[in-house]
Amino acid sequence: MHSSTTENYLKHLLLLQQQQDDESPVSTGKLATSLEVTPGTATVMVKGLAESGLVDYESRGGVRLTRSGQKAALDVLRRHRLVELFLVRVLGLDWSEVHEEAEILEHAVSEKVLQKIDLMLGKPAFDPHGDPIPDARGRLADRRLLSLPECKEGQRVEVSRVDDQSPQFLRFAEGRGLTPGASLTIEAVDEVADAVTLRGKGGEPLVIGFAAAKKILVSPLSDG
Amino acid sequence: MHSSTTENYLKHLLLLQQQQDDESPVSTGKLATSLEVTPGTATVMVKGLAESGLVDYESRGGVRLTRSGQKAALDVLRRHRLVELFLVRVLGLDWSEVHEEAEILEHAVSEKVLQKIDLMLGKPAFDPHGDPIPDARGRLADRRLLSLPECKEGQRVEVSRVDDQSPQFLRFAEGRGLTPGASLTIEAVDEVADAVTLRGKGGEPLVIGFAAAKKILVSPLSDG
DNA sequence: TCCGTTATTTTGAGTAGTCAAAATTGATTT
DNA sequence: AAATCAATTTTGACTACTCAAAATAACGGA
Repeated sequence: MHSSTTENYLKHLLLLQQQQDDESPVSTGKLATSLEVTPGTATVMVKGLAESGLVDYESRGGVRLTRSGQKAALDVLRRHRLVELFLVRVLGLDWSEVHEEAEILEHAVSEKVLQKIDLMLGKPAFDPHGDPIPDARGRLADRRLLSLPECKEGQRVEVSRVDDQSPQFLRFAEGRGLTPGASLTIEAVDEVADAVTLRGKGGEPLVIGFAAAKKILVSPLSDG
Repeated sequence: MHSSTTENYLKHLLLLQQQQDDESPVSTGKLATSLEVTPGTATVMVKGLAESGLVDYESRGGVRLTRSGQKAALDVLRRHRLVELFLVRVLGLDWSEVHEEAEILEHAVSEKVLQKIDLMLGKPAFDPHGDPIPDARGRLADRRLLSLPECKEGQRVEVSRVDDQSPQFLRFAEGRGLTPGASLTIEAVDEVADAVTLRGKGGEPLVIGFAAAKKILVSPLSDG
């Protein structure tokens, strides 16, 4: 069994890799920032992970998960996201607060408990924020999603994923009806104004900046 | 927030105190045994707990929880036992396996999550083994229970608590119908044979040794 | 090519928790 | 009172993780 610390290093590494092209190595500096430790700490730890065969690492060459490291990382991610969904669906916590809870619980739930949760939720493929949940074998459902600024004006879309774990942003999104499952019409995408205008079910138009709009990922709706 | 280690020291201390008269101090040696650490380790740690005001300690005089230590310990115990009940009732784990799970989860569940669990279970007073769950303010329901060897022959009783957390014993008890809520008639209590004979609902008599019988705690049934 | 900037690594030190083994204490026996 | 024994405490060392600060490497520009 890996320590919580090790699990966190692997998880952050996986997310950073996915954020990049998933192919090129992650710099120890990026990793350190992501984990909120000093660069030196990350370097030292990464050497240990390499010793354990969880990552490939060459001095000043960045870090990459090995196959075994990736497997372990996917397992942590699976625990994190299943726990999030469980907290929302079964315990009724708000989606804006479950990320923090899951940060701790992900290191504490056993395989046995996780299986019960998985079954109870019907082997779900996505967590409350629309992030994909790795299945028991570590496979991720993949969807080609558009971010709002990528949409065409007039397009009808459904919110599929909200890519920001901060409670503030999640509460904002919820307040505006921008939660997974909601349908929207893109009224305008204005590069110059740095803004996207939407219309939801309710009818009242909503204008949000590009930075926020980029975090809302949607699937096109076969307009009907 | 206390570390998992500290929480474990406090919890074991509380249980050892309850096991004794609850008044006299616990020796560092007993504590060490209970926690499965070496005596020296326990001594060092206890000094730290005393520094933090969680225990009273004098060299070679044993340890006792202060009021604040006791509060913290009861909180850990509450988390442990609520989690146990939750795992049995909501996730459907077997009562023989929840103790181990709770040993880890008790350090990971937040107050927020705990409150949801507490509510969902209806603010229960006892865990799956019949152990009392401290309420939110740390108060324990107290019941005067008899152990099987203390019962009179012919007495009708109800199993209220099974005082052994080992999966083996719990599976044995479950297999014999000796779970909280079951009613029994005491057929014989034989000091010399070191055995107690019972008859359950089913009718077939059951003989168990004193050591095992002491772990089964019962309430007398107003015979009707 | 040399210089300066920036990222990265190394080093020394600190905290929390642990063990093994030696030293101490207190109690018991003689 | 002295010797012995068991429990307890002290000590030195180790692991895992962390930071601060110094050393090193890499890269781009003059």
